[in-house]
Amino acid sequence: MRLSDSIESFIKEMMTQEEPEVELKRNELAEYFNCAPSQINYVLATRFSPDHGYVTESRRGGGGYIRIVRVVRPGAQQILYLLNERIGSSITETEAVRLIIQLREQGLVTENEAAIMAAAVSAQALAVPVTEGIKDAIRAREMRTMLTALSARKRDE
Amino acid sequence: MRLSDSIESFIKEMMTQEEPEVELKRNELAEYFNCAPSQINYVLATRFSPDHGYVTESRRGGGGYIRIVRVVRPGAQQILYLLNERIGSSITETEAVRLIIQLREQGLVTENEAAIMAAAVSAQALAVPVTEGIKDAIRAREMRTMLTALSARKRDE
DNA sequence: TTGAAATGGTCAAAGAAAGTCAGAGTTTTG
DNA sequence: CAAAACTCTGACTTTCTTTGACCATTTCAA
Repeated sequence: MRLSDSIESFIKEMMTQEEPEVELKRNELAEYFNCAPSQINYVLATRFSPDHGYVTESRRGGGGYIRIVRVVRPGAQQILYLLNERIGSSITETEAVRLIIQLREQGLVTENEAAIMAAAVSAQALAVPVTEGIKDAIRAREMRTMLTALSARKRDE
Repeated sequence: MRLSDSIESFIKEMMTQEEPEVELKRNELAEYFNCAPSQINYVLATRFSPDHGYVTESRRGGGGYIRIVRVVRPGAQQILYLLNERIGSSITETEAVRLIIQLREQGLVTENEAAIMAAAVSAQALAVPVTEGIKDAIRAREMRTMLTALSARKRDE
């Protein structure tokens, strides 16, 4: 298993349902996992970014720390956030998938719904002779259209 | 016997009834069969594509892997049938919507799933500067990919 | 007050896989 | 048999991970 994955799991296990927040020491954690301290930053950047639904805060110097907080927004608000902040007029498959995973983790869509959306923006689905630029534009429009359709349905539930 | 056929058999034998999923390392497999790593991609493309009822997923970099999942769900047969019979290499929005409604009526997808699929193939989602012919080709691929992905998972919720 | 110690942050480069694609062989087919 | 279709390979590309050298901030003791 990847080091990054281990560190990710470790941190997530520290966060329970009632305590969506964890504080740790970068050097201690690096020591524990026998890796370079900057590895911790890598994990934070790739697995605990706002895109993943987390915010981090830290302090240097004596008694320094890193605090990670899981952000939970109400469903409609989260979808709006994604719509406005994360999806522009163009989005790559990787970015789109990340958003879909986040929607799933926050319980806003089911496994099946997430699978369908991921399929819709996949390279497989868009394997037609157009430029990458156009494909990314289509991805953005699809995400937008799908999320809008979804939030419309959620309203009258 | 052809190399590709051997690799195909090998992978299929790794998938048992209960475990319709296999994870492998491209380089290791290539090493085992004494061939170029890209040969594995060829086998995946020609024998484990969504059209064949499989979906694949992979990751690059350290600890990378390739995962292959076989479509097993009951009802999958029916979906695959529709996939090959009703969806060619091109489909109009009207036809796609008709198909989605039918899927819904047969209880093969939920309301939400149907809404997402319809959104994905809508004119709005595809409002980019490409010809209608290309759009219909994209619609066909999307329907195909979405339905394959869907039939690859268990019924939940 | 001020410099040393204690932390955490950044970034570039190396390493580890997997992906792509054109072209050379092979096999199948009309 | 010639053309089309299918296999395979190798060079090159892209993505993801890990490390290390150097930087920035905060605390604390002299």
